[in-house]
Amino acid sequence: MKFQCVNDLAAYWNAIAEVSAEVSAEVSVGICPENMTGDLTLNCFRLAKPLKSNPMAVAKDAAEFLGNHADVAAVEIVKAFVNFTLTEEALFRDTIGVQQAMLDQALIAEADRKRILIEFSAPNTNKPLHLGHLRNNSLGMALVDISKRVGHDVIPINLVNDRGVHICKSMLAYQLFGEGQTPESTGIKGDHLVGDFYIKYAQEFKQEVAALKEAEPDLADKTEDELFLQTDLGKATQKMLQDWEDKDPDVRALWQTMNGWVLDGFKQTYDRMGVTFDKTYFESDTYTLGKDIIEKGLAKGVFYKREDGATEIDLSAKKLDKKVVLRSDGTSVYITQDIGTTQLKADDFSPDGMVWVVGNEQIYHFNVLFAICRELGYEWSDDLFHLAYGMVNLPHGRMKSREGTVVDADQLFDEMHELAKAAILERVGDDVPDDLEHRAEVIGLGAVKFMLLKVGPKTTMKFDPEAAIKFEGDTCALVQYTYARIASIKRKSAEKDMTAAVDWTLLTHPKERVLALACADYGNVMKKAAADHDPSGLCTYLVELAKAFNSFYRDCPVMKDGVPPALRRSRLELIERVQVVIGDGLKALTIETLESM
RNA sequence: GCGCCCGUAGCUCAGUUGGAUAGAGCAGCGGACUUCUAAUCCGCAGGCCGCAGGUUCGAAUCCUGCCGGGCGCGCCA
Repeated sequence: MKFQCVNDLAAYWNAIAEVSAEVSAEVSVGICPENMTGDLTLNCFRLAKPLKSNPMAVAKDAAEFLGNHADVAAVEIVKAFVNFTLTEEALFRDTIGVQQAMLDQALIAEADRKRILIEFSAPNTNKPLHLGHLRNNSLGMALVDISKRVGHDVIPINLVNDRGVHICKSMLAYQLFGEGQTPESTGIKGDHLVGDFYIKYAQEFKQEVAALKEAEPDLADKTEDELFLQTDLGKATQKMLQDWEDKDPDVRALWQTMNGWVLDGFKQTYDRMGVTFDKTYFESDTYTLGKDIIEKGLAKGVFYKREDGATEIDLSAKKLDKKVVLRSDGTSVYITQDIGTTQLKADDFSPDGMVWVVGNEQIYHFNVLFAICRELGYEWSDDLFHLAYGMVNLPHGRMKSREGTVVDADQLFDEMHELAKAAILERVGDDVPDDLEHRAEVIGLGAVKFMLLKVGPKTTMKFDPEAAIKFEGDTCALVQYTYARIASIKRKSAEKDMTAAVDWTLLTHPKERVLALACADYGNVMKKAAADHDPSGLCTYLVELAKAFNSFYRDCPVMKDGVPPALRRSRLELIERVQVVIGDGLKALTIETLESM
């Protein structure tokens, strides 16, 4: 928010010699709370220290200055808050007067713009995407677009987990029970087909473990993991993994085929959500990376060899304990790979910073990774960020694949699409729109994304399907609906004489002021979302802006008959700003808008 | 046992670089569609902000302790 009178106040203070530091009055200015009189409020408690004065004296000083300012219509001091009302002219000029200036408030200073690599999604190629992945993807994409919006150069990347025991499990089940099925022969989407065999594997394995425990009662207390290599299935899986690493042609061929199916399936889901990456890495290409870095670090003394031959780092000084980075047989562990891929990404893109969108169960892992990068002395090691998001639970608790309570991504999208379609049809009567399917898709998809984004990323959230199907309340539909409502008014303006000039002094209704002030706050909200790696504030903001508009809509006619031409023209200008902000905000959340709903 | 996260209205969640009388949606109750789209709006009701101390002009927010919940603490990924 840039208000002339506030700038002048800051300049006035900065001209006084006694101030301890540059006073940015801007940071202490906010929109006045609803129950107080005024447009803006200045918190003088905060300003007291830099001005080397006491809050009340600052408030008095500020009130006097603002009271004499041409832009200010009224001033009131409450405690050490200075609440002031702007003239119509100044208020609308400084908030929404110039559309581009309003939107540019979201840009950060050139000097602060960076090249940021954002890694998200990172799926396993053994089963289809579920609700948890959707939170990841929605957050990742929103973060990418929000970061771009404020001016960063952003590179979205994916790291596909396409090798390992879990991949071999679905491959083995396919080998045993697949009977040559393909996505084409069954009509089943590739990732789902492979996922079905992963489930099949789990069922077979469970049976085998049960049989084993039956035969040998002293194994009763053992876990499935512990018994893995005692089962035929487990042994076969282990062998397949070994064959894969030895590049056995048959195993590799099957792996290629099945991974291809899964990746085709993922692509469809990604396309539908609007997920794109500048670069996709495959773990099968990168999993051997990192060992040379460890060797070098060993020479530098960052790591040390234990008596048993394993290579380790001691991070206990950083409360992260000790961590093995190479096994005693010299092979890599998970963290080794991640060190290697991090280096690879840095080499490929030379970013200033990197972000990982990964669940909060890996907080420790990333703390260790970042600490190691720091120890190794990488110049980019100060700007690494793990966006650790919380789990998505269902009303009855956690999603559990073995209990079949996993919410499938594709299925959820289909359901939301159908529900949105039904909601549209219910409203339009016989007048079915040509773009019905498109509308249903935009509304359904937006609802899912918005629901996942409006909660703070760290929050372990509950996803209630019952609430999701209602396009009411604090939802994406409200925001999209508001956008469409404004579009409707704009269409109506075609029938009217709109030649009158915009005159802000005609906008005297309190709800018009609220709207303009809300628009002025947009830039701050966007910048905060980017800085905090948190889109939820933007969601909340858009809902509030939409509500402010709908409240205005009830009280202030725009294109209705009887509205004077100049007022009509000025109000149109105002609501166009609101629409632009909503559209821009939703776009940063990777959500589309509709001209009609 | 150690580490991290969380505890706010019946439910789901905002609000936490300390600021004014703690907010929204859902659910409940009552209103508003011959008038720019009622996916909306207006109103009512609903709170020892887990508990107890502390820091200060001021604490949901910061500190300490406790209680309750979640997640981590592999030569798995």
